[in-house]
Amino acid sequence: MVQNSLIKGTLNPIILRLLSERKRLYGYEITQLVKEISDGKIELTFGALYPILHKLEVDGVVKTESEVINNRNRIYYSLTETGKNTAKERVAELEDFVNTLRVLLKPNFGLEYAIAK
Amino acid sequence: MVQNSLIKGTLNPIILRLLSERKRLYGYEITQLVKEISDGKIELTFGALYPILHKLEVDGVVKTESEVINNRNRIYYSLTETGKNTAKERVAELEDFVNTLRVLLKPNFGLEYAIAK
DNA sequence: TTGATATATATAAGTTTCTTATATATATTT
DNA sequence: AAATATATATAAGAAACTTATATATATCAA
Repeated sequence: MVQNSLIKGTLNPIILRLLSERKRLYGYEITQLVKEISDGKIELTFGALYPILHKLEVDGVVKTESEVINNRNRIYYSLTETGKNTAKERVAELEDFVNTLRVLLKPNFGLEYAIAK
Repeated sequence: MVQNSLIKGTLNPIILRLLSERKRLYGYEITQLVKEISDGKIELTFGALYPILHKLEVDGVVKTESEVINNRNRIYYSLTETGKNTAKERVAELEDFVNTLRVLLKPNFGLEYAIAK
């Protein structure tokens, strides 16, 4: 499992990334998808997930459809039109962040020129 | 600037990464180094930095040397022997996390085989 | 038929981790 | 004289999670 503290701040853009690649997803499905894609390394808890989804809905980023499947209620989330742009922005920020981290992790930070050790 | 919320949880391992590459660093120097390496994208504030450094010292991960330079006090931080192992572990976790994020950002999450869209 | 596991959503209390504001002090540049 | 750079530090507050708890149905194993 990924050190929990590292996840902070990345769950929101991760969820938007998932919704960008799929037409619609329901909450439980999102937790399973994150687990599967991350090879079990990222465990997205419900306590984190649902508040994020609810806020995204309030902010008009996602919209919901409720369906009863196997006698259980299932709430599908999908990006709104404006939400698609929001998702693009947040995902781009995450990509930028990942690239910055990669530089920080390079031997000597990729600064091959003269910087005193 | 990187979306602030993304930084959460990564500052600690980033500082340990810097200290792994340098013999010793002082606080102000760390903020400048992070700014330089990240091309201005990560702004490490003092309010975040010093509490982290103090905790690392209390935990025996870093040790300090105080020197007066240009009439100003300067506190150098360096990894202790056990701190070097701690740093290796935290940096490895961060590398692992970055790799996981990269998979999540891949088109279709790198899952080219059959997963219903 | 009982218990465990999987499916499914939800909220509240608590913790961690950072931001913002504030304080102090010297050196250098304009 | 004022602004900027250097240098460390703490406190209040906000953001973003974790952990605990609640509710309910379906399936599988003993």
